Amino acid sequence: MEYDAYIQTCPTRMVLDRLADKWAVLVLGRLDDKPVRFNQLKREIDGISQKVLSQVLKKLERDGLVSRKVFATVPVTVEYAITPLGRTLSATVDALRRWAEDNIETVLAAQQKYDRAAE
Amino acid sequence: MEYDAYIQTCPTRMVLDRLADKWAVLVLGRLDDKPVRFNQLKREIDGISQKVLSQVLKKLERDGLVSRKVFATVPVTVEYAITPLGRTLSATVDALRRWAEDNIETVLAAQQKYDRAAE
DNA sequence: ACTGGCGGTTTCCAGGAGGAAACCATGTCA
DNA sequence: TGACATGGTTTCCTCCTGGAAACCGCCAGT
Repeated sequence: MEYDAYIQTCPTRMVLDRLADKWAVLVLGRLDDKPVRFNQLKREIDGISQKVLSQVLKKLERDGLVSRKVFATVPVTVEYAITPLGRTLSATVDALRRWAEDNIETVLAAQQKYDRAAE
Repeated sequence: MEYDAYIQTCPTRMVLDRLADKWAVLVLGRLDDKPVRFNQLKREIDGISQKVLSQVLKKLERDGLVSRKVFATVPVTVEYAITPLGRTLSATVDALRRWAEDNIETVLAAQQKYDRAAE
């Protein structure tokens, strides 16, 4: 019953490693609004490769954060949706993305100051 | 003024990539309570190597999230502390770690179910 | 007949991440 | 004199990540 991400062997560490991932944050952020199809996700998440997207989705599905639904249309439609468990997380990962967007200018300024001081 | 982490070239993407990192989350979580010295951090964050810890700290310092203070003791003491900017972020990254600790059992159960279904 | 979209998997390959361990200066204690 | 601690840097080496591109079946439109 003692879970602590600061202990190397704790399974929490593995989960944290999966969530603390740029792509996972972006995927969960997109799915939070509504279910999205594979290629739609690929188009919306600029710069992600097909392989990485399918890997991330598979891992998120395995962790129970995302569900996969196949429609027998033609061509086959596959829709990814956030699960109730994933929804308990989405606010947090979204806050991370929003922090980055809100504070990017401050961070860039800090970087420039740091780089100037190093010269 | 249009920052969007979903665009590949947006600087937000780089910041997100830095924050969405297992080690950064753990370091910021430790510094949130109080300033900590280098070797103390190394001891508390089980499994991190000296090299990686110093790299993470340097990047966080460059981004203005962590400050470094050197004391002329013997041997030299170096204390890392969270900055006001870092403090605006710490609640979020801490929430991520806490989510992992709180939901690990649900995630592990989902993984087992997924793996059984795949056989 | 051929192109294109969907939703992938697989292969190849280059580059980076990260662990281990050596090395550094300094000083202190035994 | 030699081991130990502090706070690193640097080198070496290996494993993994992740991008590019080919390939897959299926069908619709031109």
